Amino acid sequence: MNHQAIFKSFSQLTDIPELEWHYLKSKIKWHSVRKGDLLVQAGEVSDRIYFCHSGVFRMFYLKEDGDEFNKSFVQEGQFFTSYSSVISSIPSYFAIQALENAVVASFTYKVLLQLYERHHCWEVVGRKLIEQLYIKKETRERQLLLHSAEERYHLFLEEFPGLEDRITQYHIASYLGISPVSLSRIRGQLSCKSLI
Amino acid sequence: MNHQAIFKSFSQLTDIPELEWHYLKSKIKWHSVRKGDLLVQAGEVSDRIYFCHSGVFRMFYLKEDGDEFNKSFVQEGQFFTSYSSVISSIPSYFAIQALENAVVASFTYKVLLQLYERHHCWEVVGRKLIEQLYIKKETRERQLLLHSAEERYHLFLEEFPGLEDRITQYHIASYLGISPVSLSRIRGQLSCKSLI
DNA sequence: CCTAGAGATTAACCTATGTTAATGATAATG
DNA sequence: CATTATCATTAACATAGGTTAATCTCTAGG
Repeated sequence: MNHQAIFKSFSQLTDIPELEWHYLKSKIKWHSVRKGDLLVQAGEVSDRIYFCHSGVFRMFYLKEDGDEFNKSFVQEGQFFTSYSSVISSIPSYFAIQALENAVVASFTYKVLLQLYERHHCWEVVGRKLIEQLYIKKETRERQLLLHSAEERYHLFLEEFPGLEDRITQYHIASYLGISPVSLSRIRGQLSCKSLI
Repeated sequence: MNHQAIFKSFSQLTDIPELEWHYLKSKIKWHSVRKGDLLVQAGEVSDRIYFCHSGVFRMFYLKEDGDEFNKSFVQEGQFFTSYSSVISSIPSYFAIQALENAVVASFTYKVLLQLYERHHCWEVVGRKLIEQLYIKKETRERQLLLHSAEERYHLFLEEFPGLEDRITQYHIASYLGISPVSLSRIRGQLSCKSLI
């Protein structure tokens, strides 16, 4: 399997010595995932960090009454994981599901902790990755608090370009925190406006 | 000034050698802040990490139309900062304001970066602090997506015990993402229910 | 003790979004 | 080609929460 995309993502954060990269490479597992498969189930402790090589994933909460809320999407070239489950060994609050057939790479948190002890560069990688996750979360919180459903739809289009054609409106609406019907109304209004 | 509370908070995360702690202590500044004062202004780049010794702070977004949204509160014994502003040197999206007269300690991000280079323990501290912030953000996002205004009010009472008597309903409502009038309605319904 | 001001409550009305259900469009399958 | 399944749209109605404004309560100052 081709490790180059992962190496590129890591080495954008800090310099990784050849020897260190070689070690990590030996610990990476590759998985093929089919559309609909769950990589992480809600309520289950997860211990792996994933890298999306191809495909689209969603991370979603499931309410007791069956309602789902998409918290985020993952596209090619991104790391993803149920971070709080992994670092605290607690059951994941959310599930991760493939919305297309996909290929992912992964390594365990145990390996990451070993890396931290092996070489300083991995501490930098770990810190910067979590910093990026934090900034994403903060952005998301700001969007939910400050913006209307219609504004959030535009922000979604900017943040996940092209994704609106790969996933259904059900999933977009669930990300925006509104019903698919409501999203359809918003889209309807938009296309009217653009006719004027 | 008394550094003990800060030391305790740090050393819960990992062992800090005496020499390292001594160095950090020399870099810490103390500030007295009066009720209403802004520690960080929206649109301004911030470079300090704060520790709340006494008092209550709010972190809030300001919309163009003057609407405010409280994103979080800080009470005694907590670290706080405009993290994305500090690490990326970008203008802070939100402001930090004292809701009571307060005393805080602070050090700069530059000092934190020096610490990272000095000793491995600080990388652990930095990573664990940001991990905690991340988990808080994730919790908040889950609350905003999954719960009704009434449920979020109960979650607020659990998460910030005692705070409901220190701040006005305006600030609580702004945290919940509803109007003060709506919060009053929720509280009204609750006290009716408890009479039955 | 009286008054002014801040905050909380309550009521009346309005709007955005949810829910349900019917209808349309499109693509996959026998 | 006809059929079915899936997704999107639209309409009708219900409800949560927003807005405004009047009223109430409490506290601090004069």
